[in-house]
Amino acid sequence: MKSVTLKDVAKAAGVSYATVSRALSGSPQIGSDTRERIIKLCDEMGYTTNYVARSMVMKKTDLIGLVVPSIDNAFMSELAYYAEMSARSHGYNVMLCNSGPDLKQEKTVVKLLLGRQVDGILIVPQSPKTYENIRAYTDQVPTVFLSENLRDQPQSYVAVDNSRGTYIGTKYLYELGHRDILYFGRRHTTTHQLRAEGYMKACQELGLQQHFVNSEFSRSSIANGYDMAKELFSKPIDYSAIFASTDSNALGILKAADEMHIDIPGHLSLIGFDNIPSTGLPRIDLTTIEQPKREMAVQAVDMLRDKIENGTQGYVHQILLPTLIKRGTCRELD
Amino acid sequence: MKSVTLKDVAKAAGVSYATVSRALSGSPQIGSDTRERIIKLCDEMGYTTNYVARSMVMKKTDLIGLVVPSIDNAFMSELAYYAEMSARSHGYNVMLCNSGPDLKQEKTVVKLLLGRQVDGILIVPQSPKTYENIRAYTDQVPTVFLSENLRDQPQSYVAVDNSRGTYIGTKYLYELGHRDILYFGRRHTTTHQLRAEGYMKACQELGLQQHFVNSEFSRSSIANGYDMAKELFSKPIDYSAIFASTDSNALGILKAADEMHIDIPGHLSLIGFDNIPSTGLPRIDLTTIEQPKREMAVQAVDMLRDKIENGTQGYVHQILLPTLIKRGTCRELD
DNA sequence: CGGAAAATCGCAAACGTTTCCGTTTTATTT
DNA sequence: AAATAAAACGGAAACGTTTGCGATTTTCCG
Repeated sequence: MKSVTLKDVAKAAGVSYATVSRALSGSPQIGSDTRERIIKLCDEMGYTTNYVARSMVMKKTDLIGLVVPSIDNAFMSELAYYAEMSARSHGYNVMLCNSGPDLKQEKTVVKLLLGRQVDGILIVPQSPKTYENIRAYTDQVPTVFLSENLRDQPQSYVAVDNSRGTYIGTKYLYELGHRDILYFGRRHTTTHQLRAEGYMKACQELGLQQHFVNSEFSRSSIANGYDMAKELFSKPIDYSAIFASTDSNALGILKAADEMHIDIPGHLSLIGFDNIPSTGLPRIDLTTIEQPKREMAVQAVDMLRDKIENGTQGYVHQILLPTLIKRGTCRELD
Repeated sequence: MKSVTLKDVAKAAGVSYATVSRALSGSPQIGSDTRERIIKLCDEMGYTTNYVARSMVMKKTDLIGLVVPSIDNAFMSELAYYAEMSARSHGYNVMLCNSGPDLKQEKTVVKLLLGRQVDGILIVPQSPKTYENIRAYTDQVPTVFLSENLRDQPQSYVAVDNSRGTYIGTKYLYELGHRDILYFGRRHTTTHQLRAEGYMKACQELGLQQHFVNSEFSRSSIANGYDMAKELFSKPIDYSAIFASTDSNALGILKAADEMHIDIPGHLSLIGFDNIPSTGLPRIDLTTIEQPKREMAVQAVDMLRDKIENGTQGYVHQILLPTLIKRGTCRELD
């Protein structure tokens, strides 16, 4: 369990450990012959530089903290995958923290990450309150928010153009012949507010009447969508399509519809938002709006690296374009 | 960006920084009055202990490395979720690394983790070769393998009783009246070898003939199962049920069956393995064998903590029990 | 061949903690 | 009240690295 240090290889090589350090770091002020000899020796002795000692003097850990409500979520785990890959390719390692459902834990992990001296923090907020919640720390360490719109907040973030997503989705339904489209979702976050707005804008342009179903539930899950849809379908159906604000909700709707023998897409078209992996499954085949997760993650770490390495102040709002994924739950009306 | 150190609050409190350190760590050799005064002061000044400096002297980072082939995978992200939560509740943070598809990268990240001085490593292997691949490092740092059986290898791991999983699944199909059950899957890892064995054992006990479909594909994905099933269904079907060695494969089979108008469960029953979240989705509703992911993750970090904190040598193989999840893809034969 | 510039390399400080050990102060006992 | 024990605190080393600066050696040119 005892690892070999610089001092050890210095002794073995008969030089000072400063020389070894310089040889490894490629300093020009070292003879190329001794350098090769030292490098070979390091390899033989199995030396790996101690990053915590290194971080201590460099005042830089090459560590970024990744905070997600729960990695156990298809959308976030995909973001995390690309974020970690991209970060590592640039020499950073990521510390993963689940912030869970409550703000207290979110604050706790951010504090923890600060103690760990991370160079930056990438956070997908668990609620719109996150911004206030961790405000005290965001000026102590470079931070970028991921996937959630902050609108006018003085914080850097990358997110998709949510408004545009629902806009193009609504337009698509219109082109399919739908004239009565129900918007199914909440507006508890800026993101969801924007999604609702995109739908409203499209309706206005196209001269469509707007139908809404809101919910007071605190989580947008399958179970949630199911419960809401059950109630919804017990009343007369005066619309031919549903725009669900999240894929999870759409999946819940699908379940309720199946149980109540409402044929999707036969009698009712359905479109979701997010393009989570499940939507592409056989028998599901849900038409939806894709968030470019890979691009989002990569841009976010690029943004963070810029803050870290160039000390870039200020903030930037990076808005990416969503795309329509046509699948099997939307039918052309005749 | 400049954080406050021990020295700073020591100066402000008019004591030595040794005293501050002791006050924070709850050392008994400090006056309760000065302790309170110092703690209050730390709070006011916003002091947080620098973990990298602390790690340096303590020779312990309270960090565990989590290596997964790709966090972008429902099964692994669920494991990761519970592992991180459990680890943090015991004072550890986790560094996440995707090892990707190739062994070289897996070795690279493990080496990296060692440089980071992690106290232990939790790894879900990407292939049976992983053991050999990182053997050089596993005696330098406590390591436990997760989710993959290593059989007789001198390494600690926690995994499900894969053999038992297929055994009970096969028995269940038998009780439903099925007499010709096709086993669909590979045996490229010990885990999958064991799954095949469980099926074989059940068949022997029940006096059933064994049917196999193997594959030479290197990844067990939906697409893979789909391709294999397409070919399979083009030939005469002389079995009434399929046991897919993974849920992913089962999903691929489902897709192929739908396309070729083979009714599941009407004409063919299907059972999977893993109980990944997608299987519980509406319209999918796949009968499967559950791996207790939460328990696996928690046990794995407990095991790792034991090695770290008590210096436990040797190795332990922790085998957990799988359970049958009855859903809608298996029909009782009349 | 002498001397100066260039090329190598070593010394030691610094990073922010924890903890051993010694010193000072306070409390207790005789 | 003096001696002794206990309690409270400070000094300083140590963890393993990077790097500025000085010291030493080599090289090179006139």
